[in-house]
Amino acid sequence: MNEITLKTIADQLGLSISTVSRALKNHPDIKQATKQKVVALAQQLDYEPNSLAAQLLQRKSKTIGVVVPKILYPLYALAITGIEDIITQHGYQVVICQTQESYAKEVEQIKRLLSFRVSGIILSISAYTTQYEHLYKVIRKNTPLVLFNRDCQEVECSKVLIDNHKAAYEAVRVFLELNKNRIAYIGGPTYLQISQRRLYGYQKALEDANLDLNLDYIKLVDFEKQSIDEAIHQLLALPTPPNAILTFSDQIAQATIVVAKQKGFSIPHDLAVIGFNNERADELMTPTLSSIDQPAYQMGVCAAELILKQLSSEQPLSEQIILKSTLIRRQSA
Amino acid sequence: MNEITLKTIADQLGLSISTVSRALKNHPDIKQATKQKVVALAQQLDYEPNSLAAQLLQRKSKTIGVVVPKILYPLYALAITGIEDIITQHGYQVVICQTQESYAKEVEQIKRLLSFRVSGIILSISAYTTQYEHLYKVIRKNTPLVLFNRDCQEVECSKVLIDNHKAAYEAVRVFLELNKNRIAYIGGPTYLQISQRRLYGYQKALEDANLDLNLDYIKLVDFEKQSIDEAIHQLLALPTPPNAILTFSDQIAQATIVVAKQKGFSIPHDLAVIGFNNERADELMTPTLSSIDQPAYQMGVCAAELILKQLSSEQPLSEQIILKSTLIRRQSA
DNA sequence: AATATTTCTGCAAACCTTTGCAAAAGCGAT
DNA sequence: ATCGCTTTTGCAAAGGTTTGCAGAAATATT
Repeated sequence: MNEITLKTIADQLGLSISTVSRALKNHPDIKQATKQKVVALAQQLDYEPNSLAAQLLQRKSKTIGVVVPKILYPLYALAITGIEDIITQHGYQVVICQTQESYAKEVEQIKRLLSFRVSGIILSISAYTTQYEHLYKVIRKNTPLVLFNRDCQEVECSKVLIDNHKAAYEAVRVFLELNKNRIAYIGGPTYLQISQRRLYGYQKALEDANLDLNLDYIKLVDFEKQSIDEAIHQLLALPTPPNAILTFSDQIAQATIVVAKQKGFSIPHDLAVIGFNNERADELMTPTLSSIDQPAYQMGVCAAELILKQLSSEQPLSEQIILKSTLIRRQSA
Repeated sequence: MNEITLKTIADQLGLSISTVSRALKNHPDIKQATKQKVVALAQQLDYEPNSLAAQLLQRKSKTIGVVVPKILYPLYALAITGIEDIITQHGYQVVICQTQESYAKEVEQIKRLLSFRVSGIILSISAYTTQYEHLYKVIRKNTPLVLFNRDCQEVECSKVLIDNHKAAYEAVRVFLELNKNRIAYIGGPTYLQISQRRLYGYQKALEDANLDLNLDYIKLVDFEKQSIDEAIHQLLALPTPPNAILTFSDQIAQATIVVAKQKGFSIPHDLAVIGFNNERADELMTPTLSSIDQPAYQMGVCAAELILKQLSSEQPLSEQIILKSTLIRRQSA
């Protein structure tokens, strides 16, 4: 079976390709009768326009590439929905890519999007991305770029972020109000700048409360289960274990609660816990988990709006939107 | 800034376009010295091949479209990862699309993939899809199609499914072993065939145990929170409420447990619960939730393999793979 | 030095669509 | 019939790449 093209239709009706093209696009120049004939035959033949050809000709694809670490993380799944809702309203399409937190895959996906000549790229960098040449390239090619959720100061472009410093600061404040004085932090990889930012917020809050920084109370983990468990065990096995823990993610916070309960800690009495992300499971656990809610959908919406703004502007913009997170207090703190 | 093309490089080096093309592809016909010059300049200019043009010419895109209801559902996020792992190993790319359970969006996404001339489509239909013309069109166009997770008997193509009938049957058997005799089922929309299949499994198990079918104990819901809560309340408010509930998803099961606990039911003593999907939250709840684990990643792997098989075969195949689910027993049953 | 052989490069067509411009067709008025 | 006008259609170029084949250049053979 051969590909059905405009030519197939044109030949069969004794028309020219251009007439058929215009007829299908409902161009006013074409006679009604002709249009009807063309449309009818197109339908009968299952004609589907070849957008590769169209996009090649128009040198733009009306497509926005979205690159995230893992769609399995609800934050990204929600953000993508926000992006899609806005983007499609404006006649663009979305291509979703995941990097599985791999730098190599990130480079590859970006390359692929560029070679598809997408109109713009919305990206949340992988945890292991420490070189940015692939992003500089995007910018050099004048392809609009918006970073979201995970910051990267080395790259100048529009960004949508959460007030991570403040969020961590406030979480520590909550612990202090509960008279917790041995506050620990389990953070993500150091080269992840939002992890740093939360760490600073944590440190600042301690400092402002005139508490000494205890380095034993700071653990940095990657996102593997093993590394998380190790950190939790180390903390809880300290001669003077913490009586409050702020964690980089709910996943870590949940694991912390499970382990702490096993070890006989009473929560929040012996140990208070606050996580990040406000996942659905937080409400279901016993005790329920306090967590910092990040406006994931809204982040997607903003990122999409920034990309659209940039698409309709001539010079490159680099606007920054900082969204507010909300500490949801539940039983664990 | 103009687009950098092969011509840009060719002109600058005094070569022809074809030589440059071959040089970049490391074609053996091209002299080493030439290759080096070309590659160097390409790099310097940030040349990125235009895959629209390449794919147009070769009439195939080496791309597989994947369409799922929502990537927010962990089952789909995991399945997609399985698909990607296999597909990319074979030099193909994946385009992810979600339909948000909307029939209209499903039609649109399929159309978009066809117009992109993807090599194949892997699909899990939306809960509200009851017409299949868009899928017949895919088949008519000889585009390989694989359905997964959600069946659709009206469409003949390769499929990867779970043994839903058996899974539900076995869950009811567990209830029976616990001497539960008032077993309810909260299912998904009727037009979702896997929901039907689970219902039949449930009914068959009751029948085989010589228990009468009580229609009050069967509720069908859509996936909205409101409809789920309504069903749960109705069941628990019955004069003789059930003492065991099988639900279509863990989300429903979790909500059931929360409500039941509020109403003073002791679980599993007064009410046993089994859900579907084995989500991460199941282990964190109190009581922990028994659930039927579906091999999501494996489903993706199989779907990918079926698509690849079909891509390398001439005639259309319609192979069916039924994967085994596993009932994970926890406290709730 | 001329021929045969190998190595390397270029021409041109093809993929399918869109669109400016020219040309044809239709038609009413003279 | 002829002109002028409007309506409708077709021509051809452009977009960037790949690839079979022919041709040029370089090298080897006589």
